[in-house]
Amino acid sequence: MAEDALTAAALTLKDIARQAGVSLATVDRVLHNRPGVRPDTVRRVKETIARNAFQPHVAAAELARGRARRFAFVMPSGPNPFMQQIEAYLGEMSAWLATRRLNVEMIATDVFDPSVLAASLEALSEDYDGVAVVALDHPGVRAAIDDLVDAGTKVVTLVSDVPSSRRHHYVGIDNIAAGRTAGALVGRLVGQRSGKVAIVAGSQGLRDHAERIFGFNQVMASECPNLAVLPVLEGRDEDARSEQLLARLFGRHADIVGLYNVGAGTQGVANALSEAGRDKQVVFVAHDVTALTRRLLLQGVMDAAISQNPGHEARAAVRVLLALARGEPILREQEKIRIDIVMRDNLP
Amino acid sequence: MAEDALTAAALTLKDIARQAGVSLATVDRVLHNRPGVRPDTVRRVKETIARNAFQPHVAAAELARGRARRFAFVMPSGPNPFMQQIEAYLGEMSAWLATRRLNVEMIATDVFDPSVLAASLEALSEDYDGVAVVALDHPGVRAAIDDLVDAGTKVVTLVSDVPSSRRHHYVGIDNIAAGRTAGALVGRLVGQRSGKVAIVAGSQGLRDHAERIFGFNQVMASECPNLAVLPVLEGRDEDARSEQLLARLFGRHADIVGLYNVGAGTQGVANALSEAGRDKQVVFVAHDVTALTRRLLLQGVMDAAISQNPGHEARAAVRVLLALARGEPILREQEKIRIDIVMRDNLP
DNA sequence: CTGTTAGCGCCTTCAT
DNA sequence: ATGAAGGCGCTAACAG
Repeated sequence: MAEDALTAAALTLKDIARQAGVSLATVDRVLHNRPGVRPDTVRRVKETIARNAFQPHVAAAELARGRARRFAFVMPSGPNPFMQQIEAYLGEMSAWLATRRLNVEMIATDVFDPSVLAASLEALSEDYDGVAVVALDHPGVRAAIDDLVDAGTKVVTLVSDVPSSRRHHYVGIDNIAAGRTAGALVGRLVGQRSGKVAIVAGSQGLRDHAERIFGFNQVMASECPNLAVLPVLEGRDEDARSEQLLARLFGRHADIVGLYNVGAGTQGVANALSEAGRDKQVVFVAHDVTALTRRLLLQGVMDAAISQNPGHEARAAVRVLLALARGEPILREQEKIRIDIVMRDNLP
Repeated sequence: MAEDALTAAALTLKDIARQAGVSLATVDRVLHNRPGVRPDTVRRVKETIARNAFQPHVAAAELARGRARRFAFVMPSGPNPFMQQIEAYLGEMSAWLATRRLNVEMIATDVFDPSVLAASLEALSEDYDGVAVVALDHPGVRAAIDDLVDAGTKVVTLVSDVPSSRRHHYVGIDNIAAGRTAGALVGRLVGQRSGKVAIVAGSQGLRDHAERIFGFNQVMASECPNLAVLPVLEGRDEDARSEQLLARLFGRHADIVGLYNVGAGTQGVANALSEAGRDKQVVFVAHDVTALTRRLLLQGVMDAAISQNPGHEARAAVRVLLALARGEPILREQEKIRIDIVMRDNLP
């Protein structure tokens, strides 16, 4: 029955101050890399901090600050169910946020119009300690993000990244791997049969959609010689349009055995499938677990959903912003968003 | 550009006290259901608290307590890689724990011997604010857990539950659903082919193994008429024994198309599969993502792993114990452990 | 450059 | 049954 404490005793700032032969305030300055301390004093203090593996008490720090922290979430204004889920989960955190004196505000904007999005971001600069943004990857947006960062605001991209910006963190999945996963599932579930595979996307101009398609095609090319991928249909994430395009495709190809819906518009895709009377023979994989995809999985119309946990994304974004604001380390493993494969029996 | 604050202004205990016409101390007593307050005073104070949706500041509370909290993790003493992963993730949290003045201690014990486990638990009673335990479902263990609960200690079962006890929370997966998921995967990946399916378990006496087998068989019976399930092999979670048993089975049945390893001993199972020269034809599903299963997935020997995220389980256990100790609500959605399907392309 | 001091909001004795 | 008062460990003015 071995015992093993994972944490050490609890020193305080005052202990460090005494040990280093300086005042409380000086230790505080060093701890936060504030100016106005002689270099060798800095060194001496840092040394005592390190030697004692001193960890300031977050609760005390938080209390002493007084001022509450403000975070903004900049989200798409449209009726996107996935985004609504994220907002709902943020809402569920309200008690948690309140007891920590954290303020989270939602700012709806047209994230698909780069200039509008950039303007929304620029407008935030002074008012927030941190910003989470579902971002379009565009030079104007990148510049706006970098301006925020320069102003000292912590910035996290959410769901959709702008890798070329200087954002502090990205909370979302690797979309190429997600596409690969979708491809592997379609390939494995189709099995020995040969035939054609259809892809419906919102637009190939969207970074995440393009990446998913790329990953999907990688797997098709390298591992599914029995499958021929048809040209991508662009349904603009709209049900009606996706349904039309797909219905026409079904009319032209009798041997479609696999179907991958990259973005939204899943209802339309499912309609086309049912109306063609092929919902049982075609392997159908789409993204995200919503009320709709849950139903389709249970009905056996959809075979698998590739999903990113919206609750996790909401909470991870808040926690990362908070850690950044406090200067705490980020638990990367905890905040990483996984690619979930959801089938009927492991529906969350 | 609509704005919508998710949190309200920040009142303090003092504000409530003034509004209710009592002193700070009385509000504090009511807030924590402490005795020594007249019933109608209680009512009046509770009302003011509710009316203002007052939320005490956790940081202030934590600071004022002074005393650090102590949690114990009672884990199996053997060299189980999955448990070692949980311990490793707890280790990674040490900085996070330290800044919150939380103490987590590991206590290794023989969790498979009910009397030893019960004794270990009883020994903890006075010393800890919370206990997380990988528990065997046995009357003696149940009693020990209930004793802890009666003593005011918060108790969380981890990975393996004791549903009949009064533990405050279970952090782990639904093993029946996990078995169903495994079954569905084997069924879907085998496809049209017909043949036999082998199951290797540690022991059918272990609750989690029995539940997984039950779920697996459910799916086989109802949805895979083309597959015949062979009697369960009991490998005691040991590589050598599992390999032997399985090798013999392969000798007797030439038409095995599916294989489900319910517990540990995956190395042995994989060996038997390779040596029989069937690793490419047999659909092989096992549990957990370890160095080994990762390799087997990449090699194409394993087709899917059913997994529970050990890092998430470690952190969820700590967070739940902390929330219980503080009397905060638990974010059920956050702490729920999902059944992950991991294939080559979504390896974490 | 460095030190002193007054809180932050809550919990906890100790009085009343 | 209730109230008053002194911290908890850190931050942020303000002095020196």
